[in-house]
Amino acid sequence: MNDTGNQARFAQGQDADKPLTRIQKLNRSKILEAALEVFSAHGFRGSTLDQIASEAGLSKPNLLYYFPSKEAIHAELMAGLLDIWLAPLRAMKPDGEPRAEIMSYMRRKLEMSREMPRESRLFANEMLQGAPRMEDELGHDLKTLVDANAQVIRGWIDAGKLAPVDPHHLIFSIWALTQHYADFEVQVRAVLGPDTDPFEGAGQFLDMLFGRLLAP
Amino acid sequence: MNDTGNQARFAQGQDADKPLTRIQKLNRSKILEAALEVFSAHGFRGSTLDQIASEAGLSKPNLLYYFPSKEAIHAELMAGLLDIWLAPLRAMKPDGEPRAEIMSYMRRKLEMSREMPRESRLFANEMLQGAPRMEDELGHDLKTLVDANAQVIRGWIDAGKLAPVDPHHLIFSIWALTQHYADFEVQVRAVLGPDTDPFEGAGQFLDMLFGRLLAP
DNA sequence: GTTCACTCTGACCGACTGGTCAAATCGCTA
DNA sequence: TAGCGATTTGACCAGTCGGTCAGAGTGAAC
Repeated sequence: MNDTGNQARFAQGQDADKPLTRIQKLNRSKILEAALEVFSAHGFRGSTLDQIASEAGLSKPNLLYYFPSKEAIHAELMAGLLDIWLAPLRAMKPDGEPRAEIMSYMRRKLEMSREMPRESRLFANEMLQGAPRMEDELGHDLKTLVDANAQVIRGWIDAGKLAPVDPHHLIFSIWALTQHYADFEVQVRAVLGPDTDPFEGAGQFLDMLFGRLLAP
Repeated sequence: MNDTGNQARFAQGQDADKPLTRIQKLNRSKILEAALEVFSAHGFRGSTLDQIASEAGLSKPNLLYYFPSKEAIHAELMAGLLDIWLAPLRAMKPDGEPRAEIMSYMRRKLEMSREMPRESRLFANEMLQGAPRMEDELGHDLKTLVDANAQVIRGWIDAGKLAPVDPHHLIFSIWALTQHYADFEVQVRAVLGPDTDPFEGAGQFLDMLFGRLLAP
């Protein structure tokens, strides 16, 4: 709001525009990596700048040299997250083979739960709290994208290439089933025991589940 | 540890044993209700005693007259939660009709997501953080109960009354699909729009999904 | 209506948290 | 290698948080 004032000087080198220095790139990415680790494990309010700073190997004032506030770090993390998260959905091709498209969407999503459990939990944390920091993107970007894909799926069903299932709930079911293995990992591991790889069994089970569900 | 000392006097009337007074019963339940509301929405660290006190219509010191600490309130809430949460699983009858038993377990679980979304989110919050406050119950009570039911399901499959699916992942899928509608309610509503009841469509969709999955 | 345990509260405390700042240090370039 | 902006830090601050405490208020049994 004001910048005539006193503290408006959290320089990031990018006062004017873009040219990030080597050190800036390095430290910003260190901070975001550390923030992902901490935020995903403890939620926004449950995380402290000291934790993030320590995880990143920097001092707290140094964090605040690169980001103006705790909120800003979290926001930057969130900004990219929804895109990453929805990328597999964007990759679904309307002119592909319907069952294959949906199956491979599901598999990509499961793979993301395996490879990026922290991102999954960060996202889940935000949803659980009612998504106070991404309402806009949710109501617009997300809905638009999902509706578009739901239309495509509906087309497939009308053409008789897919069992008649509600497209929205089909998409929800893919989200729920794949993200569960990242978000509730402790629970899954507690049940399966420490020597079982949850994702192995999950892959086979979900193949069978969606195979049977989608048969026309 | 010590009780000779100074502060060992957070009387609750139940110093000796049981007899809770009328006021105690009332206020303890007010506090637990308020704590459920607040903890489920903001997580443990994200919630403050002031929020809970205000929600309960009591003063903060008065909260601490009934419970020795914030932790204790949360613990009391958690204590009952796992039992409530697993009750439907306990209700599954080994000598019932296999598909009907599983379908009605699923429906009961979905009903719980509809009727007790706060409990669901409280549970989800705890899982996301790695369940630091209920590791014991998870590793023992939960595993035992789930394994028992998995055995029953395996028996049904061996008897040819059920499609051959991994029992553990079948149970996980029921958890994931039903709890998703409570835990990610904002997301679901953002996609479906404000005028649609998510649980209506969910009920139909899940009936079809598990119907197709379990056909022998 | 006195009594005594139960209930409640305002004032307070030490620890922690997000954030600031002046000054020190670093590292690139001319 | 001198200079100057980029980077880093110790000390500090105001607000919040969980929790304590001495004492005031309350209600039911006698």
